[in-house]
Amino acid sequence: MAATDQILIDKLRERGLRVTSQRLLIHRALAAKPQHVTAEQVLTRVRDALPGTSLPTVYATLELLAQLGLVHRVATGGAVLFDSRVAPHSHTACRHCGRVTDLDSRPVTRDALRTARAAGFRPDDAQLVVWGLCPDCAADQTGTTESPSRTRPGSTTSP
Amino acid sequence: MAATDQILIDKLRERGLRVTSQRLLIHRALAAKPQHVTAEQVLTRVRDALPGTSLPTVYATLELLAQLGLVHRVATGGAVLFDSRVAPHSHTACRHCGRVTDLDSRPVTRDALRTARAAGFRPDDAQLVVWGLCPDCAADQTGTTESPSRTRPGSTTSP
DNA sequence: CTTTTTGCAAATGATTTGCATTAAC
DNA sequence: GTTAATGCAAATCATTTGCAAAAAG
Repeated sequence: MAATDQILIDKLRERGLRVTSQRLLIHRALAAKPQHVTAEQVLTRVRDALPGTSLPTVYATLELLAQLGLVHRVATGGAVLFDSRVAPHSHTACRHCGRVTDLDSRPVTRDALRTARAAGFRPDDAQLVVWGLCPDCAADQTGTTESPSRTRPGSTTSP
Repeated sequence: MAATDQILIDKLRERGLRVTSQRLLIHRALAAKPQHVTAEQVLTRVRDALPGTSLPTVYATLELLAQLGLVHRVATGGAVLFDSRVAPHSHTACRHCGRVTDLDSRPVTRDALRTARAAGFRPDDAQLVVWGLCPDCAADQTGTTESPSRTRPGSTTSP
């Protein structure tokens, strides 16, 4: 894991910030694989390795990682999701099960950034969220009249 | 105001729902002009005309209007913003002052919807949020080292 | 009159804050 | 040794829920 650790360590030292085990573990929990996780989910993962870690620390660290440009926030309406994929990209969000998935449409966000810049805006990120029914829930919905068994965010990723 | 009222009235009657003054006023507060407002801001406006209106009613009604397709939710991380412009479109959000502004980039969301559909997703809305500094705050930032006097959402609109 | 909608109070969920203790440097 | 980071408890903010009273059809 030293590979991704080093990036964080360098950025922390650059700014005179301290390298702590919480910061390393929280960063690892996200950097491991592309995913969309809530602060609560990050806490669960980190606690395996470092019991006693607290939610305020997770929030503070995610905020720090965001400032360092190592994670992005994805606002979908409920809890904020944190994404280790930092290049501007898009997501789908299912109204039924809540699942958030990556969607590749790079030129899309690229155009939006250009348009914003033309309007005098100084953009640093662009997030496109497409709302609707994911393939699974769209299939279920055929004929059935079930009540929306709304699930919390989860985290799947597909390019 | 009968013009926009009628649209709501028809939709309510179609579904056997009741036409109440709260529903009319909340709808008017949004339909008047394109804007991005929080539930709290809607309440403030509605209370001028109908004191005693409550926040739970505002939330319930905004949810209803969203289901009727008369408003859209815009998730920017903090309080959800409600937008009477229902055609898929984009927004800029300022990291400094929090201001949310319309941004026209129709082909952008159109492409995203197509891409999502191709992936088996059944989309009903697409929201693109471009984050960064608005023209005003970008100008202020030149040289000055002020603390981010973070303001709550506001509501400006520019095509 | 019947049923939906409202308002109120209280609950919930996400995130932040204050402060004493602990760990980096 | 200093100072920044952490953990805990409590506060805050946005939103939802339960239930009795008011209003629409």
